[in-house]
Amino acid sequence: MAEEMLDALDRAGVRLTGPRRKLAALIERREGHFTAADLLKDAGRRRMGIGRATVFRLLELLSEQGLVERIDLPDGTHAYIPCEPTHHHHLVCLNCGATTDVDDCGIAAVTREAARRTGFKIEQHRLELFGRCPDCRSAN
Amino acid sequence: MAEEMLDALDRAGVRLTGPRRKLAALIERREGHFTAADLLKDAGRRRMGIGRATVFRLLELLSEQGLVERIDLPDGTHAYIPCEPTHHHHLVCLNCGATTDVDDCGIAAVTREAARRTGFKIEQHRLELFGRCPDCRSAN
DNA sequence: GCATTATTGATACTCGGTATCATATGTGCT
DNA sequence: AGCACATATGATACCGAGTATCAATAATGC
Repeated sequence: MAEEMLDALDRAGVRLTGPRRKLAALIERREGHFTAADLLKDAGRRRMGIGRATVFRLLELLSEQGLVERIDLPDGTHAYIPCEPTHHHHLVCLNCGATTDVDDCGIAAVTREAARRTGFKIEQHRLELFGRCPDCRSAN
Repeated sequence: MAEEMLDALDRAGVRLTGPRRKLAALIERREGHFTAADLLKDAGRRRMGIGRATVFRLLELLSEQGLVERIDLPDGTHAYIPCEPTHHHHLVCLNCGATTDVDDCGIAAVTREAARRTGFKIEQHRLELFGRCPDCRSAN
């Protein structure tokens, strides 16, 4: 997956620098969602000497390429999650933070209906689902 | 609508203070979504001498009562919108900022389907729709 | 290998939001 | 109407996420 990110960066025409490689590897090791601060801490713990700004810059790049997405947790904070660069939605476990992608499973009908009722022309939507993943359900 | 807010605050058992009344009136005058900074500016322009913290505190209260909701705009910033205290979703005009509420128009089916596919137990969801309101569509 | 240009990390900054705390003000009681 | 007392207030300082700046560094094309 780190490979995937690096490929995408390459395709985007940016340089494959040391810090970017290292950060991609760190993101790969993470499970579920993480914050910029988490990544920075990971890097710090390994004495990688990676600057704050660099982390945010990479996250922005990856986000432009659709390899990472910024989501808003129910508590109002936001986090990043690695994902496929196609349109989809996220399912986030409120207990362990695990995330899964879900592709369009009927939203189109919903937006069409909302458009019909309100007269709006709907151009974008955001759907986030929160709950308990299978592991946390049974673990409990 | 300011009345509605004040009633709700009363019901919540908090005091109906001057600043709260004034802010409720300011919120009433706003159309579409607004930020805490907008409100603060409104208050400042009228020399109301209302503190920053008070604005945030009221927004939090109203939000607990469901009379205002914090949403995440596509550009990543967030805004507040006044709304009914029932479960619903928002439709936000990307041009003028107008908002409309839309009640559940088929999401239940979507979450059920997502749950079935992933094994998650879905407990919350957030759906935000963005587009152009009727006025902005025709004005353009 | 070298020149060029993108990228980096340090630092300072902005902005939304929160904590603190002495002062002011609603509210319930009489 | 007046009082006591808890709650709310505004000033200020603070916090954390993210951005701007800029001189120093490193990846790429030749």
